[in-house]
Amino acid sequence: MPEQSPGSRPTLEAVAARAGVSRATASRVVNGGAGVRQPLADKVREAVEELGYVPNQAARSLVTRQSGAVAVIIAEPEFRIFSDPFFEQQVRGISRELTANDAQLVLLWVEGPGDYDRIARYLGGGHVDGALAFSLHDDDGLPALIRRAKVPAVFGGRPGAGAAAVPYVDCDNRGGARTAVRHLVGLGRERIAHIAGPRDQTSAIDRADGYRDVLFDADPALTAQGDFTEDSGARAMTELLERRPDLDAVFAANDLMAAGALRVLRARGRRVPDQVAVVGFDDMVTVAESARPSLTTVRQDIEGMGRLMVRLLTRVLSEGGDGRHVGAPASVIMPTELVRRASA
Amino acid sequence: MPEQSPGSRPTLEAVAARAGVSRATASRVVNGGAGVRQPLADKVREAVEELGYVPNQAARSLVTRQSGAVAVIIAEPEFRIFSDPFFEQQVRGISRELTANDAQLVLLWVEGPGDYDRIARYLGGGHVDGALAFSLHDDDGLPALIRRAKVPAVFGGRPGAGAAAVPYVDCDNRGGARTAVRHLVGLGRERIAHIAGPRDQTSAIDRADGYRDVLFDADPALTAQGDFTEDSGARAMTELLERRPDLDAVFAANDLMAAGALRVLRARGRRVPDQVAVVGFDDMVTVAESARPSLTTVRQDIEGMGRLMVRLLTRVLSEGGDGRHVGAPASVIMPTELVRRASA
DNA sequence: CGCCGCCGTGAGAGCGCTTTCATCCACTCA
DNA sequence: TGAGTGGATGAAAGCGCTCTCACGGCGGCG
Repeated sequence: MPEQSPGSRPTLEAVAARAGVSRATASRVVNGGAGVRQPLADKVREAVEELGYVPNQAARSLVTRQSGAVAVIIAEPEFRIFSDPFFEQQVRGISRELTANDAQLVLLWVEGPGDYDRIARYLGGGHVDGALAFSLHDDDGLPALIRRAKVPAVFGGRPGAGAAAVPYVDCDNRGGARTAVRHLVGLGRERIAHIAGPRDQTSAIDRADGYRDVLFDADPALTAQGDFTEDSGARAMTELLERRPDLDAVFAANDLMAAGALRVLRARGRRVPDQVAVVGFDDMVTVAESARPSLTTVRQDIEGMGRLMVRLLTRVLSEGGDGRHVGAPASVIMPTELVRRASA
Repeated sequence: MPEQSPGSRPTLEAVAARAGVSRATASRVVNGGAGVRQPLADKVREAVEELGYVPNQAARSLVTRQSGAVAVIIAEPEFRIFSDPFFEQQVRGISRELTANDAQLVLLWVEGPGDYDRIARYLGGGHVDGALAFSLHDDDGLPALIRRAKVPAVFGGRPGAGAAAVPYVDCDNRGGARTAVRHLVGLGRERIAHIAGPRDQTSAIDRADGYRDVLFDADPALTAQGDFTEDSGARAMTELLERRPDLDAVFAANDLMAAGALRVLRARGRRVPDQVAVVGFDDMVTVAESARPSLTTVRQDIEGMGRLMVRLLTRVLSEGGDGRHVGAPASVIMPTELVRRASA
């Protein structure tokens, strides 16, 4: 069935020969066909079809100096980053958009600072055209690493203040938090508590800022610290009830902590939302919908953020050439949306 | 700081010139240095160091016809495959082993049968040296797809019976199940129930087979069907208690279902393990350790399975040349281990 | 002492592609 | 009618690397 000896795929040369044109023309057609007359172009396309020609990416990369691949860098200070449903959606968005652009996704798993060298070398080696990275912690060395490697990159989530200025895509954590708190205010709540996320994650910081934007004079005792886990949410809730038994609403920095809070409120016999209204953040469907009562929360388009990361990177790539033009890279903040369910 | 004009990385030519040798010799050193005399080799290595030389993979691929990359194919019939902690560990193992082999991980996300064409073309295009895939369902088209693309591949998990014969890595589901059940027998239990997983997943089938290996004459009423979710485990447990209120042990096909069963047993006032002993499968730490009582279960080395997939693929690649030699590919079954905790 | 063989090295071909540059043709305009 | 124009095409030069092959020098053996 193969026209060639087994193992050897047809080359552009073969296509050109079959179509009766030069390699140059065949190449032009394969790459869009600009400047080739219709009948010739058709002949070439036909030959491509018949031979089942697929361009050799290596040869192409060699001359264009573009790999057609993008690295997705996963730093994993914590254990369970990868299996975060969040992350999954984001990577899916990235994957889809990359596919739409005929680019490949190379997964780079950073196993800690000791691994930075390897990653830097790889990135610097021109194996990928750009990188997409996720920065979760303030002290993450990733932004610096990527800057050093001089690879065009886009971050998912706003890197910490200490980090180098890099373009990123994030959702409007602060604005979303404001919406959530305003919603509670609109419900007539007057003693609105906040369960904050880890102090070293920008998303948590921004959400807390949003809370304070609306309730700038809130009693500090109305804020408790959590770490984005359900248990920490429960602990924080317990603490809050002790400090301010009169609270009538809680805005938790994520759904998991909101679920923990809900558990404690139920155990203490506080009716939700009658006595205490609860709002979460993220709209993690599995958590928010199965919570009792179902959770009012702030939704973000996570897959969309992934796609946007790719688009932004694509733009940086086409603009800056090979990373030489380091103009002010525009970051993108995506809007959020309040999803009303039963808890508030 | 760069010795070249910005953007142009040093070539092997430059290294050779600096070391005062020919390109051929430089190449030999870079690729292991066999057949080059010590002093010369040292000079070359020095030049590499000084210039910060990194081989151009595209050029190398062009001549060696090897990409140095391996595709990891994720078919996602269900929604949440990727965020399965299981999967995460396996991919981590793969990533680590690939890194150790200086190979890259290209992530291919299959968006359903409509996407098969694209994947087949990609795989057939010689962009990767081999593929690692995960087959979860009996009717999965992936094995056939990969066979058609003629790419050396290794599967994670035994593909269904309908699938083409492909090498795979799996844990000893059947043997692990036997161990679990024998453990219950050893505890003196006489009416041991089984909560089975989905009928179309080979792992679930094998575990059920293991149960029957030991208890070949068990009452069919002692087996209930679940789907690997916690809720299904709870439902199955309820059913079992209705059918055989006298049961004194349960072997669930995974930890999640065991947790569901535990919940129901507690609600019904059955003491675990006194009245009913429970054993799970997988040793998903977050589930098994936080269950009340903590879960006795069967552990598998998931990361190890990932690494093994890579090793197996590497072997296939080095043996079979470019997939021409399609000898009987040996699959690997990894041992399991019973982890005793409180529930049995 | 001379020949053979082997090891270490360098010259150079060529992997498959893109892209410049020259060429050629069909027109248009003076 | 002939020079000028511009677009379509082909020839060929590499991109950076590996690897074959030829070559030269050296040691061992007859």
